[in-house]
Amino acid sequence: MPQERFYITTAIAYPNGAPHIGHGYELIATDAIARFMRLDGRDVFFLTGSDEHGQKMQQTAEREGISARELADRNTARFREMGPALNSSNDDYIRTSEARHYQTVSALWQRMEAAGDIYLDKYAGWYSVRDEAYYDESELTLQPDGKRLAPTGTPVDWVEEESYFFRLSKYQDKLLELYDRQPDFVGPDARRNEIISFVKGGLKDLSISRTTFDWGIPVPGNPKHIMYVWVDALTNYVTATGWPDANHPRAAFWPADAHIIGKDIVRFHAVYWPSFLMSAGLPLPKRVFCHGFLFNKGEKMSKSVGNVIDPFALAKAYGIDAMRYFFLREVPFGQDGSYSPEAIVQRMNADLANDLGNLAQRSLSMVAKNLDGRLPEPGPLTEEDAAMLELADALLDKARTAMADFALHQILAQTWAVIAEANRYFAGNEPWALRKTSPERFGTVLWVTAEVLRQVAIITQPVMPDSCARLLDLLGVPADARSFAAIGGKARIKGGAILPAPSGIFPRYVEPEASAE
RNA sequence: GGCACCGUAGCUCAGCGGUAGAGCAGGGGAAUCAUAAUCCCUUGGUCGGGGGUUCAAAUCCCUCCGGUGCUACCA
Repeated sequence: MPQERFYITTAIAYPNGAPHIGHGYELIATDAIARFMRLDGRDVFFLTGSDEHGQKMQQTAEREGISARELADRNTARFREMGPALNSSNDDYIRTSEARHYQTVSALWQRMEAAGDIYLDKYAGWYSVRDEAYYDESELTLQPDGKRLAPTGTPVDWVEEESYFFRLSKYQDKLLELYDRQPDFVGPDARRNEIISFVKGGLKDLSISRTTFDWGIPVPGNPKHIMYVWVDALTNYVTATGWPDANHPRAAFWPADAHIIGKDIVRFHAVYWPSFLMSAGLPLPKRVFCHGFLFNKGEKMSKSVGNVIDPFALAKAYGIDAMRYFFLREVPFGQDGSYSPEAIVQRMNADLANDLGNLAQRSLSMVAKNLDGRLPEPGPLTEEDAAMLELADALLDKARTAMADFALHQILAQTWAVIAEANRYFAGNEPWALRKTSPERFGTVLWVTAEVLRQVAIITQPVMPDSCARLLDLLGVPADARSFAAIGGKARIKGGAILPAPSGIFPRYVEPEASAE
């Protein structure tokens, strides 16, 4: 049976500055989904990258006295580094400034043009360079000095230029049909409803080229124009599969299974993108799923307030896995979330160090100290043992169900419910007493605990790859027995194996100041 | 202005017609294998206000207040 393919993407970042925690969060979440699917047997292609063209990049570069490409190279390097810094397993990193992208975008444009969906006209209006957007007169506020400001507070200029347009209006009904036929095309539901009501409100044709700057992909046949942001940026998802080269090694990955994006760009992904693809005669991605925004102690992060969180610093301060766990456990995926140092320490200590780490440590050190490191073979299982194992076995199906909605937080909540039960099981059986009174029960309780830990560690790998790998090492689980095929009750941890000496995996976090002296 | 969504224990949230729930935080106890980690018990809410439907409403309807999102408009 051929392996089922799974293609997932993050949005590509605009590298007009340094990456912030929002970029990191999107990458972590998408990575966890990608890893989950790999462990569940899919042939996964996970893509992230950067969107490097546009007037803003060009202007920033001019201000700094470098070329746009130099600026893109410099800033993209920083975004790229975020991958290893957060332990992202992306299979490719695409840059819209790459030659492969020029080829794909040009081909897509020509297809849309051949379909009769692109025409040349004139665009006139108030334009904000900083927002890269036109605004209606009515949206602007007039300043005392006669200048006009966009709703975002950025200055606008009156611009008239020749522009190519895409016949978005033509796709209104087809889009509504799509949302209807494929209810999970846009998620979560709140976003879907917004999109439907937006499309029902009527669609205007879309300006898709510019002549006022040249840092971008030229329009085929009319290089005076360069393509405007969305045709260029969105197409990256197709570029990475090599289209239009049908023989490209990744050709079979299109259409993508999921685009994971921020809620601010849902319209472009759920309205424009499927329209472009329908026009070009390409299959549509299966799902577009929006995550929420992260707030710093409930406050919006912004450069001017100075409360922007640096993902690199966070990973360094708390550890990559703890940081990944925190965001994926604390924030219901799809909703906004809040970050605070107190909250992350609370999660680290309560969930990781106390609940999971301590359970592993107390059980494995019993094996080490009393059994010469040999994991016991279980004796006959009591009802209680069986019930404990059943809870762990049920985890995989629950996780798959939750993953159907990308409900990463639920997977973790369910997993930690099993860990809580395992702590009750362990405390209730008092293996430290059984050690003297009933060696066989002692061994069985330790074996059951180890088996639960094994399943928990396997299923938590997508969120905390390194820590779980270390836990599986301590449990003596071979590297080729760590996929989801090995859990859910189909296999058990092997008794009799000699385990390595246990060591703490999830350290308790103590504030550096407090431990300084 | 229109259309959604939300307002439940100190905090984060679940429940969405049938005697108020979870996790964390707070309080008390047990245990001592373990990262002072665990386990048990427990304090705590007139479910935003008011009105209605119903034998019965956190749950349905109306209205008001507060918050959020999307969208439109400024004559």
